Amino acid sequence: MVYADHYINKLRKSGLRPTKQRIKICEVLFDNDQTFHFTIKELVKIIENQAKIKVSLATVYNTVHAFINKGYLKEIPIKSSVSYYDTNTAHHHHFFDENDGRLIDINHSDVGPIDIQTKIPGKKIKSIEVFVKLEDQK
Amino acid sequence: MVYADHYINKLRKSGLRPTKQRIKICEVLFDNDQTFHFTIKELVKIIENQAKIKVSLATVYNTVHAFINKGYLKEIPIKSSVSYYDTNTAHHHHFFDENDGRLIDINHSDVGPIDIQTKIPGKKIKSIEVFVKLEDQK
DNA sequence: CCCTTAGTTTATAATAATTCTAATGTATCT
DNA sequence: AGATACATTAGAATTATTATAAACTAAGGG
Ligand SMILES: [Mn+2]
Ligand SMILES: [Mn+2]
Ligand SMILES: [Zn+2]
Ligand SMILES: [Zn+2]
Repeated sequence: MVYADHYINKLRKSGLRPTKQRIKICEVLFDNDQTFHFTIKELVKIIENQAKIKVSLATVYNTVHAFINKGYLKEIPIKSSVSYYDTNTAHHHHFFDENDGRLIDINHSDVGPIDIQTKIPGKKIKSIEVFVKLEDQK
Repeated sequence: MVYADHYINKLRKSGLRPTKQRIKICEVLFDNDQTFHFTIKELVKIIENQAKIKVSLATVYNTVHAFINKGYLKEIPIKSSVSYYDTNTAHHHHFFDENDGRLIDINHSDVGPIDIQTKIPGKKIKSIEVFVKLEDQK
């Protein structure tokens, strides 16, 4: 549990004004033991449940985008119909359980070095992400 | 270059009636030396350019979905705003050049074995895909 | 403090990809 | 040829996301 002051400072340092909407979204996103993955729809629901204040849908979108730009969230393109976001911004990988559409983190350290033997002229590797699809064990 | 008869047989064997729309889409998708990636919008454009016949947008969507179900196409979730499809259905990986939004195949054999040290109880690995983001070399 | 201003929130409209509907058309089987 | 299940189509509906523009507010200077 972190006090709102912490988020106020964090927002100010990022050049974002600490509005009550943003502070509440920070609490919802970052006041957790665990990082997690979410869609905008899910985030709106969490805010509705936890918060006394109302936050408009537009502000939820705006804030998520602002936080992505600042590096506080990552977008995970796993389904093309809806955007998934991740509060874990460390370099890591994912299981994806297609049965229930759930993403599960794989620590970077739990994946061996990845050896890519193809080169693209004029380009260099910016990041490597592994997606592991799961199915029920027979 | 393959004759239409080939696709007629392929469609029939799949339980899909060989309509002139589906045959034309087969030609556009599979009559190539190289596999490729495409969006629905791009596919519609290719069809418009190559084909004498008109194919409705609904049929393009229907056919792409039918072909995915039959395993003749794969969906590549790389952007959440639009679906990318792949005529390469072999197990392989991808570079993604964020500058121009282009996908480039990486042969399965060009990626070393991937060692995942995390286990999820009751689940087993169905597939492993690697996405490598590219940036311009300094 | 009070103003000013730039940044923010918000309701609502607009956009765009995709899916649905239901009428018309056609491949296939008898 | 006739019956029928499957397929195509135009257009409407849906849904996630973005844009708009008016009202609101945090921040900084006086
Ligand atoms: Mn993640
Ligand atoms: Mn591919
Ligand atoms: Zn994650
Ligand atoms: Zn590919």
